Amino acid sequence: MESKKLLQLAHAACKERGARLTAVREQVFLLMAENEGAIGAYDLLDKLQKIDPSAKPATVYRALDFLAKQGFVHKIESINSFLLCDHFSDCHHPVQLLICDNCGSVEEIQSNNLDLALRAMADASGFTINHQVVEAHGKCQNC
Amino acid sequence: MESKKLLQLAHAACKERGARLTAVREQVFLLMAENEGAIGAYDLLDKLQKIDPSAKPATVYRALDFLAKQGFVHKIESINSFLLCDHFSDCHHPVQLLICDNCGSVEEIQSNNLDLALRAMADASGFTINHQVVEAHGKCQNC
DNA sequence: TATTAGTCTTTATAAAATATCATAAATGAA
DNA sequence: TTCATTTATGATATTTTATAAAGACTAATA
Ligand SMILES: [Zn+2]
Ligand SMILES: [Zn+2]
Ligand SMILES: [Zn+2]
Ligand SMILES: [Zn+2]
Repeated sequence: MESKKLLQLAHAACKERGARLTAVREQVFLLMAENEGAIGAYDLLDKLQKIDPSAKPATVYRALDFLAKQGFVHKIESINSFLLCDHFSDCHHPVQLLICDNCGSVEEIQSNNLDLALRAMADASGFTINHQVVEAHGKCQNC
Repeated sequence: MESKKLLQLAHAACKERGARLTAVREQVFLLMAENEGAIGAYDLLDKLQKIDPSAKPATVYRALDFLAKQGFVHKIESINSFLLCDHFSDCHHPVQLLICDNCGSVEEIQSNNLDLALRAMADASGFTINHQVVEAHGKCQNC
């Protein structure tokens, strides 16, 4: 199972960083890993409640917060959902997404030029970037 | 008054396009134009209700939808707020924003390189972009 | 073991956005 | 003008998304 391998990687990364990948967080990580593509917090909660019926919105949001801080998960601002990172070994990379409005698929891309162009513009305005949201909407190859 | 001039431009643009800038829409446009920086839908509703106490959330959201479609207003996905466009004569330009997390100021920038880099990456994946969300968070020059 | 920082549970609420359906206004064709 | 069609609004309710607050618990460490 792919998701088990990912979980191992996550455990290793957390150990290295002294971060605590607790049972709830692990469970949410697995659900994210098993899920194809992006998922909303409340849909994720539904899945979690099948395993732990006492789970509440805060349970999921806290776990997602943690996973996002570790760089395992990205929040997609424009569709209020969450996505397992394609390459979370490199934990704080700039996030650039292609979101198909037809089929809902999300592809994570990596363009240095894009990052550089954005930083160049920011510099020109004396602006220091901490975090960037780059989400392109449109139609994917399959659609 | 700057906002009155902007309103005239908006009226002209709508006339040209056969779009109906109705009383509510005009009022919301003016409130946006008079407002410094970005504003949330419900804060805008508060302002609107001082003029028209019967205004409801849907009133504001519908007006904002219209204004956004005309390119007069941009939605900022990462902070759930709205901003009058800096240069709405060019109505469907790519939107690129620098958002200060300290003082809340938002600067609209225009980088062709950024747009090109994003399109290049999308092309490489066979993806066709309809709409792009580019929002950089960090610290502005003043902060 | 005692301290401490972090995490979890629960309950409640806030914030953001949309659905629905009835009514009204504008537009365009006859 | 009149009628039909489209478009916009008003009003009510609800859905969806996200956070606050307070106390109990847990793991790490010293
Ligand atoms: Zn990633
Ligand atoms: Zn698609
Ligand atoms: Zn603009
Ligand atoms: Zn600032």
